Amino acid sequence: MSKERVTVIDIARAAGVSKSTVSLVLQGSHLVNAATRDKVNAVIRELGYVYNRGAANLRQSRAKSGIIGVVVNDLTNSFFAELAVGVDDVVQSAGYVQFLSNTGENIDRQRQVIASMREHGISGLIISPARGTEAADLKPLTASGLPVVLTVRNIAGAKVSTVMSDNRAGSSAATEHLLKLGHRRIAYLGGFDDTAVHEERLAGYRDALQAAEIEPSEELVISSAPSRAGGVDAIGRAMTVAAPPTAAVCFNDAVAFGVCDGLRSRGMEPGRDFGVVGFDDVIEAKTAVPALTTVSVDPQGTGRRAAQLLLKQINSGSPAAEAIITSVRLVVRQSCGAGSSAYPERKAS
Amino acid sequence: MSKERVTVIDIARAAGVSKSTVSLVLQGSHLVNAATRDKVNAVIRELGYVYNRGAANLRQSRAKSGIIGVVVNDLTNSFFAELAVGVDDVVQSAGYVQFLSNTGENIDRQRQVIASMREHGISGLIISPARGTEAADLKPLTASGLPVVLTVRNIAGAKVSTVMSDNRAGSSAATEHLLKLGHRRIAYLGGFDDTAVHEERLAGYRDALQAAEIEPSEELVISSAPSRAGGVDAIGRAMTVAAPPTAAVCFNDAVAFGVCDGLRSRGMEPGRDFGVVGFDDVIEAKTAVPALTTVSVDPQGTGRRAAQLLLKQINSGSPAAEAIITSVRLVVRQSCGAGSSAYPERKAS
DNA sequence: TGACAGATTTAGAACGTTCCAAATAATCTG
DNA sequence: CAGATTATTTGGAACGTTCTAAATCTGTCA
Repeated sequence: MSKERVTVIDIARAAGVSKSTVSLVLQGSHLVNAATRDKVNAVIRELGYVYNRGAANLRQSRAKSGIIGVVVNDLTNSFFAELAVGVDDVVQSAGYVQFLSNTGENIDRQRQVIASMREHGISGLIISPARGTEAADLKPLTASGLPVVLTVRNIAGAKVSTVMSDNRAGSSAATEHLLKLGHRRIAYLGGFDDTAVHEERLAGYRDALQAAEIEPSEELVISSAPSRAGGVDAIGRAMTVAAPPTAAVCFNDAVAFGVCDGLRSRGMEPGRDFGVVGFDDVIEAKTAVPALTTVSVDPQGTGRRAAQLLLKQINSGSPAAEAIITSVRLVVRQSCGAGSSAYPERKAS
Repeated sequence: MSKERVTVIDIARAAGVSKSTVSLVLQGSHLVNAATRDKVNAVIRELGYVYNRGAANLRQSRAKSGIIGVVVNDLTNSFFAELAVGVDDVVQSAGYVQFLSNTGENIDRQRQVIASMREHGISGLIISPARGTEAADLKPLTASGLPVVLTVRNIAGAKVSTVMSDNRAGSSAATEHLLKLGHRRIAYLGGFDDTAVHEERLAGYRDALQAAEIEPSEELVISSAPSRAGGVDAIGRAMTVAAPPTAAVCFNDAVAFGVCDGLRSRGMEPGRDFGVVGFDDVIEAKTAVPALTTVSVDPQGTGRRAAQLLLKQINSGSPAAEAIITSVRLVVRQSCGAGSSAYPERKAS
């Protein structure tokens, strides 16, 4: 069933020209006569020729494989799926193809995946690193001249371009909003201690409290896994302190959903009895009940930004690392208690 | 910054051996003396050599690029993200790397993406085709001997291996369940008319009605986009007929969520005033309020199955197309009204 | 010690493309 | 129509690997 591979030489022979001419046609060169071009193209179609990019790359000094590698740490999180879609969008229209891999937070797998991508000669890499990735892991990549864009999670000391959202400002805005609603004991829940994102969001939270001249209480800052389960856990611990909080800024939406679950299981209704704010604005945030007040970061937009930056870097061969911070905005819905009028009345038609 | 590429010859020179020996080392051949192997490996690490798979593939007749192409029609739908994770899982542990692309239901983009993948010499392809894909589109692929596995959506007349879920049985079970709860006017909502999946699920719905000796009413079968918005639209139309339904079997979970939205906006609570059943069991189904009764198809499992089948095909060079139908099961939660006792009482602690 | 077997190593020809330099064909120019 | 351009076409040498066949080395045995 599997035929012999048909090569540029086969089609040259069939079309009665030289392989050089065929190559020229393949590259859409204007040097070749229209008539021969058409004939060659006809033969190409007829024989079902498929271009061997590997062979071509071999010859071209500035290897343009046309592949962009994308590495994400958790594809099951819709945030990253959306990010990938954003990247794919830009990358495809620029004529590249995307090579997406999921590390599932496994750093060994990440190493493996990146090695594999390099072997295949990717022209650039966009990465949302797995937990525990260090600057040293990226060093060999950039050293070899591979354009790299770091996104979502920053890595201390990495000398690469980054596209990050403004975590500090977002978290600060979320906290301010809760303050404005009258809350005074506001918790910060969820997130792993050792990640840069967590640090930044926590800093934003503290900024807002400080600005309101409220002494931040350490017992109201509770870290946990950045997942729904982590949220349940965090709110559980938060409610046991001497003076429990009346609202919480959460590390991300998953945690916020978990916090809502936890509140309900103790007989409290989020948005009515307790203010909850998330971060990310995943798709479900809008449609959950109560709809989640959250900081919107537009994952697709972030992906597109990252892709654009990478392409720019590829095309210019620019060695200068650029840092883009994408702005975020607070989307007020029901879980914080602000838009409450829209929610409880829904029962009767 | 970008250094000269270091090749097998460079490392041969540095290690004082021939390129052939280096090649042997690279392939982990036992023919090479342990001492030289170690020396070569040391030099490899030292010079930061990266293997050029393109060049290698050029030489190897049975081109083992080690890339598996995965094409999905909508990555923003978490079903497909999960599917990709399942594929990646199997594929990575088999030493392959995944090349994931999203077509966004755009058939031109799909053509483009597949062409690109072929140029890069993928060893196999797993595809959930975009709407409108025809058997003729897959013909050239299989004709060239490329192993292909079709999943999620079938294509009439395509002579390739498939991994599909048992749509008919699932839909039938969902319908039966609603009948058992006492519903007699059950609608079938959502899905595009011209897709095989829609046909199958609709057939299952009719099977169940027939078995219960209920004459299916055509006005209760309403197709729409297979999205949340489509669901809102479909339920809107369904409620305007002379004798409106009291429950609905939905094309997929997204539609089901839309139906819930639509019901609420007309003052009806899904699970209490109207039975809703979805299909797919996406992650949000479990945690939505009310939790969605749905047909579970295990997207990751499907992905793993598809990947296994593809690998089997690659390794055996087997020309025989195989059709796997994965079984599904109804997961009863609250939206159908069956498990209702758990839901409304939640208010008080 | 010379020949033989096994263990290692190696030169050089592929693989399918691009690119350079040079050849050939076609068209002008006066 | 010769010479000069310009438009097309073309050999053949790369590119970085693998593979085959053959070369070299190392002991061993008679």
